[in-house]
Amino acid sequence: MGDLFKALSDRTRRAILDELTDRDGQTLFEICGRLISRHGVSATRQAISQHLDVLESAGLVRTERSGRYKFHHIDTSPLREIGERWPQPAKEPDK
Amino acid sequence: MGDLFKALSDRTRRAILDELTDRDGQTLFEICGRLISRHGVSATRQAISQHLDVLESAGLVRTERSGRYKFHHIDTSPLREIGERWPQPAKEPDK
DNA sequence: TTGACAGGCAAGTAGCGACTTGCCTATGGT
DNA sequence: ACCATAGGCAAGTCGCTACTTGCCTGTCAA
Repeated sequence: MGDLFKALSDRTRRAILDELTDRDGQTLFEICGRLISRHGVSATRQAISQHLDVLESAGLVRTERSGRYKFHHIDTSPLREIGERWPQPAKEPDK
Repeated sequence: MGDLFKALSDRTRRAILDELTDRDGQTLFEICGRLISRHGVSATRQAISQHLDVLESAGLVRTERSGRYKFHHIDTSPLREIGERWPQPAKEPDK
């Protein structure tokens, strides 16, 4: 089981999460293409694949295999831990 | 201006935030002592000082100088960005 | 069956980041 | 004035991590 915060500490991995937020359930090759064309991220397939492994072991991405395709789904629930660990002081209504 | 996620990616820095959550407004030396005795973190003063710089440049810590003391205050407001960037699907009541 | 496509594995490289080491500045007490 | 205390600066070391490179496995269509 990997480290949630380590997973979030990389620009490219955050771009992957952005991309999956925009369109969930993409394959590795789709993610590669859209990262380049829409996020200005240049990276090889292998690099992205490794990033996806990190995200998956942090619980931020779940995968689902179907034939020769592997679909990637974002799971934001681990992020809840962050807000719980360092609580926000209740936002004061402007007076 | 530093990187919020990079700042959170280190165990020791997260322990510092925990410590400031527990008792806000500590000096560098106080933080050093309490990290060792209460969080099992062994680190030199210089290491902690550098961590505090990272946290400050990420906006997670504000400092206030008074004489030869420098007090450190936690500021959790940058964390809000995280929840906004990757929104939680509204928690479904179990059906 | 053959080839194209989707993905996986593993070793090597290079740069960044955490930490150390040694010395310096500044404030306050006596 | 002197010294102890609180903190700062900067160069150097070392390990981790992102990325590359090269090759391999598995699926599907013709």
